[in-house]
Amino acid sequence: MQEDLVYKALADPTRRLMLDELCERKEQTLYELTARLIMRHEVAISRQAMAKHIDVLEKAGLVSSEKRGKFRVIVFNDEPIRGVMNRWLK
Amino acid sequence: MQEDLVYKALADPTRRLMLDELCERKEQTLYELTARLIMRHEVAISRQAMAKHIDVLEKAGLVSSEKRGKFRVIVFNDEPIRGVMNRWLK
DNA sequence: ATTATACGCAACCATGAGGTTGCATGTCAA
DNA sequence: TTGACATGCAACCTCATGGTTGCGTATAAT
Repeated sequence: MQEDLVYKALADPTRRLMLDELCERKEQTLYELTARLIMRHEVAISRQAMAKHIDVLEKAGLVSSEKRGKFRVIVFNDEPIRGVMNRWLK
Repeated sequence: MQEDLVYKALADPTRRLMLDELCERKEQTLYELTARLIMRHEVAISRQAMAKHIDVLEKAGLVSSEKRGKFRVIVFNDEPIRGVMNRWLK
């Protein structure tokens, strides 16, 4: 796991909202997730921007994605967060 | 506490090293801290750049600083990290 | 008193990150 | 098969960030 990628992925507020949504509903389509962010969190964002965020999250290991037919299904993974957050706590 | 500032502060590798050092030795001068990063972590960085990082950490509440004579003493504070890291863990 | 030290401040620079636009591709439904 | 739909890809733009340089200031040491 690349620690740096995890911290950088968490640095963006939109990506944190995406993780919130995925944490609540483990599997979601890129399209679903985009719709939910716009509707429930009043975020103004395009699908393409969302796709980029997914890429960042995926490279950090915070998310895995799989192609099912014409959909890209995204799954949340909290493991990297567990590994990273106790660094300065005793 | 501004959550966003905490995540953003943790996104930089140099700042994370600074926290490592401060975690190990609670009180340090800007000068000491700079020297330690250069010596022990082989980081090439100027004092001014370090001062900027301290500002970022301080605004995030991860560090507090105090002027003692001609020194600026920096103190680590892990409280914001505790408050922020359990967001996606159940 | 004078010099060295530790630091603050401000301007400047280069790079990367988040975002948009436009178009191509693959899949599903009618 | 044809059209709608969900997504991929690439170029481009803007702005924040990390960094440097140069200079000024207050404290400490000789």
